[in-house]
Amino acid sequence: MQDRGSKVCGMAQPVDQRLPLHARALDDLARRIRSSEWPYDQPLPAEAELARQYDVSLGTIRRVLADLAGSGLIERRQGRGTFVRRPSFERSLVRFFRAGDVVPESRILERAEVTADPEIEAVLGTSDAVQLLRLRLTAGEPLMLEHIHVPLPAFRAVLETPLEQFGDLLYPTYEQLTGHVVATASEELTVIRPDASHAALLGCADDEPLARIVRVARDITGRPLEHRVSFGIGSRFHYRMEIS
Amino acid sequence: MQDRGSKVCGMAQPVDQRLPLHARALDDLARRIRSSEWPYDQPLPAEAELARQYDVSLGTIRRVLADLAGSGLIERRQGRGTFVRRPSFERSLVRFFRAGDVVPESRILERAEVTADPEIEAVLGTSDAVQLLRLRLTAGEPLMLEHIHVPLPAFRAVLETPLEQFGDLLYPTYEQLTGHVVATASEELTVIRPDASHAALLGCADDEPLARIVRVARDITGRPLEHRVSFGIGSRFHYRMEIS
DNA sequence: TAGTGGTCTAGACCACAAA
DNA sequence: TTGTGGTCTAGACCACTAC
Repeated sequence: MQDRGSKVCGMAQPVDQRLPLHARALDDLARRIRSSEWPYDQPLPAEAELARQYDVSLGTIRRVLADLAGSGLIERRQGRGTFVRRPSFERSLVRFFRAGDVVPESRILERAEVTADPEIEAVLGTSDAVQLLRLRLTAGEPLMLEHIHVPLPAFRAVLETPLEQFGDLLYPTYEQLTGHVVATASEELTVIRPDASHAALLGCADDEPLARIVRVARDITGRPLEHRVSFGIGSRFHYRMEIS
Repeated sequence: MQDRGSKVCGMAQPVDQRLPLHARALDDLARRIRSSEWPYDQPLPAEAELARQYDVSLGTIRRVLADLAGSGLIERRQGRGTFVRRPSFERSLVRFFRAGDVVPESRILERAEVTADPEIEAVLGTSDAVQLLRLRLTAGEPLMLEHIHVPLPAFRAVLETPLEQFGDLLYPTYEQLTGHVVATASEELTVIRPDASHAALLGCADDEPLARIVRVARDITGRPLEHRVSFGIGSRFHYRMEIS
């Protein structure tokens, strides 16, 4: 019987010794991943090395890695290694506006340094922000209107870079300009009546219902990177899910 | 080396022999579960017995069972056994109407034997159906209006049983009256303008947007049990999800 | 007490990818 | 060729549940 209780084995935080080995290793590995110990393009240590670090067998560390892969935190590729996973926005609510499986065109209508509303300040942790007003279109037709706030000073490049250098997708643009990578997001959908200004910009009828989606995007450490409110034309929204 | 290729080992269907053992066992076990081989209240064979049936080691069959538990098809309880899992409707879209964490009251306004629309007939596999018109309320206030169709003759009891015996939840009622158990469902949400009749029954303004949710519920074999269209008051709908 | 699933180990061999 | 993850096995011991 090995004595793990009194042994230094790589854990940076005290853990409940009553927990199974795999649970302790899982908690610690997840913490290390979330503390950005490994960049997205560098592999984690190999199974054998991790087994040594946590003083467990290969089978146990393999279970831990399988669990982390199942929860979406890492990706494993045979022959190459284990990598921290970038998020996929396939299930994002905004993907359910009928856009014919293409990335909608993106047009930034306004950009300014602003003092953010208290609600947005509470999320971003600062009232100093860049505001973007952005219209998304498919085949030249307006689909969605977005009010976006990103925090300063971290995102100063978003304020100062010429808009021509922005792509149709903002998150790769953020990464390129600021180095910050969106890892998670939460989204909330509500259904609202349109107001006149939205209807005008979206070019839709005054009584066309809108889907309002509030998204908060964060990096892997949980730090907020973006507050976004999207107003989409209701009749083009079509959300589908399975229950089981 | 054992010779599995020429051995009868419980597989009822031919499987690709190039697949790993765990994949073949998983496919076959999932098929057996979906063919209702085990009732919800009876355990599957123990790990050791399944390992014998599929001629694999305990470790391999444990991996298969862990995968099936992860995908939600089975539940494992230490000391008791492995059971086919009933579905949870926690993530259902209709749960996202503000109802204060209680089951909304249910009022069946109409019940009749009908010839279903072609669209509903295509789903249910028959045009002979029972139609229910059902209002759901919280604190006496209308929340949602539902057009429900269930197939005949399987659901004749739903047509003939006194409505007083119906509970606020339909699926347990179906199970009690007909023995059919809902195992999966698909849901689709769209945003629509209200029409006068909906607004009247829901007691809301004429320009209040509605969330329209179409649900098809099926048993574990995939047989359709119910077609349901729910119209909910848009301003009370609030859907939240996480992306990672 | 018997039987279930849960934890953990040690080790063999295979498939894939990069240098 | 080397190192990675993927598959599979055999077996020990523990924890929980029912009888």
